[in-house]
Amino acid sequence: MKVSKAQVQENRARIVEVAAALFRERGYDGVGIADLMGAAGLTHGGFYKHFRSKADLMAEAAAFGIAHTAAQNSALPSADFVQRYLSRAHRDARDSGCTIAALSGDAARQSEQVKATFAAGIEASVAAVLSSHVELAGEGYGAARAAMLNTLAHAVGALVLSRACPDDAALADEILQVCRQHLLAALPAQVGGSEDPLSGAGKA
Amino acid sequence: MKVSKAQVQENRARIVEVAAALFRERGYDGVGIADLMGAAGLTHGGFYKHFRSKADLMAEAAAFGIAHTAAQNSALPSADFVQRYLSRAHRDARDSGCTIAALSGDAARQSEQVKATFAAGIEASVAAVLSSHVELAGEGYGAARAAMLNTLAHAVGALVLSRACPDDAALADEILQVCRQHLLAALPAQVGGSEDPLSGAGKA
DNA sequence: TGTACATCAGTGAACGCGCGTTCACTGATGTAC
DNA sequence: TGTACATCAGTGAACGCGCGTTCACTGATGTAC
Repeated sequence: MKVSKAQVQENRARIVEVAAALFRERGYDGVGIADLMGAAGLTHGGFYKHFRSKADLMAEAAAFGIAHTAAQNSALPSADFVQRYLSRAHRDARDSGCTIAALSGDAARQSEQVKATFAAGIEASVAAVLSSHVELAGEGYGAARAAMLNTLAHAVGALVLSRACPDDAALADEILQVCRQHLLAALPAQVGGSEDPLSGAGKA
Repeated sequence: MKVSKAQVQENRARIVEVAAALFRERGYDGVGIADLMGAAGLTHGGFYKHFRSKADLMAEAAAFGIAHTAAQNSALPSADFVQRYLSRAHRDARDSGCTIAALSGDAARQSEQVKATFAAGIEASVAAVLSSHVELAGEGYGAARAAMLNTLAHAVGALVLSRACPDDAALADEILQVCRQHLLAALPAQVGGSEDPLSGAGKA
């Protein structure tokens, strides 16, 4: 049966949204077309009315997930961000958590298009922060950008390592804890972009 | 045809070795039994004379790869380690590089057995360093251990992010560079563990 | 506004393929005498 | 040391299954008059 234009648009959006969550949870190869469409309340046959291939959807779902993620990461340099990003809740909620942390491993083996999306997501996370700090012009920019990339790498690494541990391992929590502490302690200096704790940086 | 005991042992070892490399390069789902056995110079049928399932081999190959990796990571706190770990060469040689960085994303979706192997690999990387620093007893231990975990998370995160970027992206190199610089600068303080007044995390 | 018809998202059966796994068979190794 | 035989790693065909993808069909939507 035909379906209204609004319904079509809504269905397509739901597929992408569901895919973004499922891919994060189970990885690209862990999700089948039938799984996906079923989770979106449809049957598998209609998939190709919306997308040319599963790989195409992966690219789109990655972009969707990263757009959400990058928005969350805009608060990157704040204590709030560190607390939330390196929390047990975030680690255990792969499907709704940071796309970069959940799928970077997979992305390395995906198309250049997907990789480009990830790179753009990293840039977006960094740029969103820097652009809100008008004082970080000229020389300060390079140092602040470097600090952002370091914080992101550190946080992503902590999450990835913690997730690779058994569910009941104390090590999984320990990794989150020590990295949380380290990043929180380093925060003021990093936002300023040098070892000197400059002025208490404004709100992100 | 039957084969000598020595040959059997050698063949089995070669399968594990080849699997450790192929899994790192293409991921668990990216490598088939036929691929694997072919790369080891055998045919696929004989696989089950050595292993009960592909998942079993994954666990063994992960242990093999991590044993090698952890040995390399024993030099973790040195400048040499940082230079090598965060080099383009290491990033581009997934099949022979750090198993933890290459497969942590996959490990998060594998069996508890595989995850336990990864956790043990992380512990081994940290413990190898700490045990060689006799002065790090008592209070110093907790801080040094936390510093080790931080360095490992930071380095792994940098490698993972760099690999998720397109091949020709300047960002991929930039991530390695800024993290290399950050870790090298922080090195002396981290080995001593005296900079950050971290409360020692509970031992697992 | 009402009627006739073309459109096309959605359905579910079917296709081809490659995967992990099984199996009957082979023949050199290793052992018993 | 030589001979007869059991063992079992390795081979390659075959199996069952699930995957991504295709296709003929459906029927409500949207449009033309």
